[in-house]
Amino acid sequence: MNDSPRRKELTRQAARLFVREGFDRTTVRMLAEEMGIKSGSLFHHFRDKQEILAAVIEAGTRNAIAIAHDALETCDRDPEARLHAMARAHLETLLTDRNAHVVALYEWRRLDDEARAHLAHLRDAYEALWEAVIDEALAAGLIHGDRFLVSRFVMGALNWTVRWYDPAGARSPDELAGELIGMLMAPRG
Amino acid sequence: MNDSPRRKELTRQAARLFVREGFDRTTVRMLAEEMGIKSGSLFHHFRDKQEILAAVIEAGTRNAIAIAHDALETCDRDPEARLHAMARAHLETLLTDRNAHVVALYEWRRLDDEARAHLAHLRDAYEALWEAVIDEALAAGLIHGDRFLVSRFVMGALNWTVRWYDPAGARSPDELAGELIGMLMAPRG
DNA sequence: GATATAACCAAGCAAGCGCTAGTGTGAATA
DNA sequence: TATTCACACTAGCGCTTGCTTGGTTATATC
Repeated sequence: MNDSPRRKELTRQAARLFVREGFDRTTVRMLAEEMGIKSGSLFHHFRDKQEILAAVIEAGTRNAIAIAHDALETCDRDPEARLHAMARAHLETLLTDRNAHVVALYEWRRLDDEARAHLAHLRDAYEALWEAVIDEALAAGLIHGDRFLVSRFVMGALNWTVRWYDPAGARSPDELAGELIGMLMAPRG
Repeated sequence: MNDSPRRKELTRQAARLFVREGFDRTTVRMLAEEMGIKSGSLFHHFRDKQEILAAVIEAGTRNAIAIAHDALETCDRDPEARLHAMARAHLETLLTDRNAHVVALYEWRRLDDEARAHLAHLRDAYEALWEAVIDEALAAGLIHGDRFLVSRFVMGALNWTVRWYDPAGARSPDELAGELIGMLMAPRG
């Protein structure tokens, strides 16, 4: 529809509600109240309720890609540093944009076909970053196993962090990233 | 409410619908039609819609615990065999009871407080099996890393398999289990 | 053959749903 | 000054929701 700052803020607030209540249980009246407007006014900013969901997921995925991209550009070239940078970046998006990621994981199926196809491309672009870095680590002998399986395994472990990782807890994203990839690597020395 | 065979069968069918449509989008009329009865009759078997969800998740978790228990009792005593047995058992419940597990993962938040507390105990019992086996493997030096993190990492990777693992595909649960734990272990030889 | 019980049905209520139509308003643009 | 535009409002339509009610039927038990 458009890209106004107002819409961005509304999207952020919608994400919070979608996490708290789930997409289907979140009514347009609840969304409107959270946003401080009446339910009818919502449809000035979004075509329908589905479009709000798509906007939430799109914002989250773009954020993840941007952070991962930055991390890869500023880190060392060796495979371990690149793995570490990707893992840390992933945990950092959970910190800065947790709601959107939870929504993406749990409410993906509620997207209509068109939005799903569009967003699948974005998500694939993010996973491609991971797969490239995993390929390098495999080639360097840093980790071992089947390419496809390592990638699923790592994505699973990382996505699962939304269930238990507390950014305010004992471990920083940087520390946690180190421990996670250390687990996969052959013992040093 | 009760434990009749009829109710068990209805629970199984409800699980399929919950996976296909999601809990909130599945209406009592859809459930009834799938079961070959009228919507009013549903409430003879279940107090309300929430209770159907709880029944689905409870059945799935009990199945997972039973299979894991059997696997541990019939396998060798060494830590690698026990890790392998647990991973294979997990993938086998995905094969025999996939719908219930998908529902447990995606619709957990839709449970009311009472059911959630009850089922959390069951789920903890399952995870405790895993944690014991992981502890043994750590103590034996088979894998390395922080106890808490290894356990979350492994649970994440395994639960994520519902998104991509195709039991009819190229890899049997046994093979896949081997590859997954091989990834975590220090290279042999 | 009377009684109990589990399983089902038809009909519908009260509440809530996504969304639309039509209108008002203050600020920017011509 | 006249027009446009973004943004918000009120009111409510048409439909679906989970669940209840009051009653019927098949099967088993005494």
